[in-house]
Parts: sequence; structure tokens; C-alpha cells
Amino acid sequence: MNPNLYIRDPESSELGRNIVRQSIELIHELGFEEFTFKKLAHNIGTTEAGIYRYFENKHRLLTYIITWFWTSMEYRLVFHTNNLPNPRAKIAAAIKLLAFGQEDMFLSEHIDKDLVKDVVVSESNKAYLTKHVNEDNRAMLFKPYKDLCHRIATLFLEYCEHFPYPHSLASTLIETIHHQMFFKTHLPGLTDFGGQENANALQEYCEFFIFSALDRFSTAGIIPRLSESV
Amino acid sequence: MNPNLYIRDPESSELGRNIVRQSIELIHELGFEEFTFKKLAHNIGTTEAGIYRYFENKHRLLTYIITWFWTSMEYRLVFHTNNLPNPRAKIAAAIKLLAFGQEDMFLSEHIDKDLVKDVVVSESNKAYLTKHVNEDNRAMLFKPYKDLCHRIATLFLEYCEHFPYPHSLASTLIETIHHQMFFKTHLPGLTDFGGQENANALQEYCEFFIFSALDRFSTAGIIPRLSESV
DNA sequence: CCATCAACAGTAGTATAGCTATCATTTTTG
DNA sequence: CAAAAATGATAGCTATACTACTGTTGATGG
Repeated sequence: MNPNLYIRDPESSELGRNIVRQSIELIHELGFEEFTFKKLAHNIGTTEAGIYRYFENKHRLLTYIITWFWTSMEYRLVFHTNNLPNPRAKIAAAIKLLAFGQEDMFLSEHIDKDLVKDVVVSESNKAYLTKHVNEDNRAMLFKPYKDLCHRIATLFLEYCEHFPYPHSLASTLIETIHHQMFFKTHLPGLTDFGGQENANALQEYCEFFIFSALDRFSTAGIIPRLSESV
Repeated sequence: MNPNLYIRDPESSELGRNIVRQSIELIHELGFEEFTFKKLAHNIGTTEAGIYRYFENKHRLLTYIITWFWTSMEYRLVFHTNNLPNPRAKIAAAIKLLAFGQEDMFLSEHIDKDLVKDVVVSESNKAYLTKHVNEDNRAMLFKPYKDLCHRIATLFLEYCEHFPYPHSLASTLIETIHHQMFFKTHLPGLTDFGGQENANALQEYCEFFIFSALDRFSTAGIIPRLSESV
């Protein structure tokens, strides 16, 4: 993890690990806006000052959590795509993983997977949608997100060599998954996943629009028929 | 505008209009997190209490601004697509408009178009990414967004009758435009628009992935060749 | 075994944000 | 012109964000 994210490494002590674990629970419970270091300190049984020894402010802590997630996601992406036979299968596996459809061990055992998922869906945008995004970017805080994005982009290029938008399509995929998950739960009118209880509907939608885009630019010029892809 | 958004209608007085206009400038300048009613009051020469007579809190004011934007966008969408000859041209016009590529009069004269655009790109997500999204949704605060989304979805269905994801594709389009614009400026590594100075690159990317998705599901089974769409 | 140093708890305190209440004055309007 | 509404000005209260200082504990190393 990038040392710019913290003041003292939270992995280096029990208190530090508690801060991270409990902050995920509390952000999940209250939302990031209502989340404060005082409440977190009370939850852990320490004091506000104790938290400030680890993180400069609550936004840095959020960025730490989200960044840790991207790092873990990239690691798992490599793991789950490494020995698949062809680029198409790799992309399908990547989408499944990104859409939280892959049952999987998380890297860190002491953190609840479903909570992290919800926090990422609801709060990850807030890590970069700030006025100090350029400064944070210079401090390399978003490198894990870019690395993940680049790795997905590389899969796209393996599948379709001359595809002109690999990075944009990768970031579109990631953000779309999160937005559509949020909309499905809270604003279903913005999706088509409302009525049905098809747990894979989002994943199928993503596979559909990603492969539609990639196949259209296929260098071979071969466009699979409807029946092959849906 | 939905009366749940405000306490006193800001369109009903000079002070109210000032609050809205100046808040857009100040949110643009400071970002939503650093924006406060005290600073806004100071900027327009009134007091904090004066602002609170119009808006319950700064989040409601943000939602007002964003909602006003969606309302205006839907109106302009109808205006710019109404007498186009075919669904494909309508969708292309919609994308151009949503991507801010359409030179156009805004509905309200007293508000700076470019400022609103930047505020929408950076802050619109924060209108709904909250813990009270369900409550806000019940108060119909997001109806204009849903209406806009539904109208775009309808265009998709006119072009491709049995397309199964019209609403998800519409919300994906809107959110993607904003994210890619933000990334292009602040995190260009997440896009493919960095080096080139092609102002239409984003618009072309959106047309590409939208029509790729729609054409793949074309009921006629006729898939236009690469040369026709890019 | 003691000196030392890092980690941590606890307390206090400042500045600002978020919000409410009150009251006098001005403006609108019936 | 009188009543009602809108505004300006001030005060105040609670919570948040953050900093500083003090004392304790517990591990390390000579």
C-alpha cells in the first residue's frame, strides 16, 4: 500500500487493523457523510486522537479502503484469468469477478466481503470526485485503480488487437457495474433488472455490451450472430 | 420543480435566483465538500439564515441544481430530436447533446452553461450516493433523472424494438459521459482521450458503444459494417 | 534489571460547520 | 393603508475536524 495514504501503517498493529475493519462497518452503516472519527473511535473503544495517528482525515481513510480493494481486485483478476484458454474466456471471467459474481477468498481474512462490496459500490466515486483529485493523483493514490484498468484494457486488446478504446471501455465497465448495482437496489427505474430475480442479469448485461463493442471492431471482421453471444 | 426540493421556491424572488446562481459558481470553485452556506451567504451579501429559508441544507440545494439540469436536459432532448427523420439520427443527436457537444441556449439565461456542466460532471453522483437515497426517491426527487433516462430508453426501443436493456444502457450512457469527461481531465490514464486534442473523441466513443450494443440486437438481423458506424 | 522509546489512552482546547431562534426592518400585496 | 410576507442582523447551540499535551504501558536492548 502507498505510504502517502496513511500516517502510520494500519497493518502494523492491532489498533490499525481495527480502524480499517471497523471503519468499513461504520461507513456501511452510516454512509460516508455521517461517518466521523469520533464515532469510529467510540466503536473501537479508543479515542479520536488515536485514529488521527493512523489517518490524516476520513477521506484518506476512505481512499485507503477503496485503494486496498482495487489492489486486491487486480491480484484476484490475475489469479482467475491466468490459465484460461483464450482472451474471450478471460474477459468473461473478469466481468464475473468485477460484478462480484465470483465466489472467492478475499486477501485479508478479517474483513467482511459483502460490506466492502457495498462500500465500494456506494462510496468509491467519492475517493476521486474531489477538488484535490489532481494532488491525490500526483501522490499516486489512484495507481491501483489505473493498474486494474490497464490490465482489463490489455485483455481487451488481446481479444481485439486494434480496438481503439481499451482503457475507456475498461473504466466504463468498472463504473457501470457499480452504478447499475446501486440503481438496481435504490433506483430500479434506471435499470432493467427490477422485476426479475435473475442474479446474473447485471453480469449478462455487461458481457453483452462489452463483447458487442469489441466484436464490432474485430480485426477479423467476423461478427458473431445473436445466438452465439446471448 | 418538485416542491420537496426547497422550502421557499428560489425562482420566486431575486434572492432565491441569486442563491442558485451563486451556489453553482461556489460549488464549482470549492467543490461540494468545502462549499458551505456561510460562504455562499457572504458571496451574495446575505446571511446564513437567509439561505436556510430557501433550502433545508446544502445537499438539497445540490439536488435542486442537478435536478434542474436533468429537467432542462430532457426538454432540450425533445427539442433537438423531435423532427429528425429516423431513430438512428435521434440517438446520435441525443448523445451529442448529453456529451455537451450541442451548442445550445440554456433554459435559464442567468446561469453559466460551462459552470453547470462542470458541476454536473463532478458532483451529480453525490446527489444520490447517500444513505437517504430511498427517502429522497420516495419524495420523487430523482423523477427528472428517471424521465430523461426513460426518454432515451424509448429512443433505443424505437431503433431496436426488442432490445432487452434500454434503461440500463441509457443510464450507462449518461454516467459514462460524465465519468469519461472527469477522467479525461483529471485521470487521463483511465481513458483513451489523453494525447489527442479531438474534442469529439468522447462523443464518438459513446456512439460507438451504444450502436454496437443496439445493432447487435437488431431484430432485422442486419448488422452495419464498421465503415458505416465509425 | 534498568533505561529508553514507541504505542497508546485520555484530556483539553480551537475553529468551523450545520442549524435554529429571535426580532427589527423593509417590501409586497390584498 | 394595513396586514402579511420577506429579509437582515445577531446570537447561540451542538457537532465536526483537527491539534497539542500528558501520562501510562509494554517491549527492547545494553
